[in-house]
Amino acid sequence: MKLGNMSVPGDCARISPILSRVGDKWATLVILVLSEGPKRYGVLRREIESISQRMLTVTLRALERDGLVSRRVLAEKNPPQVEYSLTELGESLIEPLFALCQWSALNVDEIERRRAAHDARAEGEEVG
Amino acid sequence: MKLGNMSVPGDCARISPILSRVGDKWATLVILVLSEGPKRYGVLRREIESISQRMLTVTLRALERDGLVSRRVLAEKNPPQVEYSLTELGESLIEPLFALCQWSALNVDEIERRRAAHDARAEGEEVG
DNA sequence: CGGGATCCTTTGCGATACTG
DNA sequence: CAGTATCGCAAAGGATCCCG
Repeated sequence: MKLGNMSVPGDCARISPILSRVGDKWATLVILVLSEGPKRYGVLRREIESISQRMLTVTLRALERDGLVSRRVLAEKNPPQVEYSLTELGESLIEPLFALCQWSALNVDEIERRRAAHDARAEGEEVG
Repeated sequence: MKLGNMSVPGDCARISPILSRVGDKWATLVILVLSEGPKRYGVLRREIESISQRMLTVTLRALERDGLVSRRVLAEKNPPQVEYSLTELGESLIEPLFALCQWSALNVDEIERRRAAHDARAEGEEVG
């Protein structure tokens, strides 16, 4: 495999930490939701129903640290308002991320079928 | 966001488990390495240096279960030989996965710079 | 060689409570 | 509203030993 001047497995040590970030379930979801535009903390929390407030904060901090997301304080005092948005770097990620999501959306049924079939087969072998 | 007839966050509950699989660090690396062609267990282990034999086995089983990888026993007896390869479904994944890797390869330096800058700033605030 | 089984440490993450 | 801090369980994953 060639990735520019990189190769797998040669430099997979270098890109795998980035893939960990990009591949992180919560980070992915946050980026996807923010691809619709800037959103406030509470909105993010409500739109990603399954996320806990702890993980949302942790994820946002990590994404901010990597320069993928930026944080703006709209109102310092009560009620405080904080808005999150994608940076340019973050926006450059949404295209390849969308591609992956589209693949997922397209193949989720197929994968679930295969999984069920595989499990059924395995159970049959147990008995026989 | 629109993904065919899906939307985030509406159906993110359905695609996020798939993203978990696809985004999984080990699974991703295995698929990338297998994109070069069928490989035997030991070869995979050597090419993905950082992986433990336990995680390689676990990952291969999971990918096989989802129908992304197929397992062929070449020689039953000693020494046993087992070959792993991508299924068609698995191969259909490498294009979007490559795109993501290329993004990673392209932006790993930038991200590391931003991370370092962010950490330096945070340390300065601690003191000041 | 290609694993399976077991142990044990580390990490992820939810729940809860508190704050400006 | 937008977090921070702490606790504690459950899952991830490395190390090691064993086997056909």
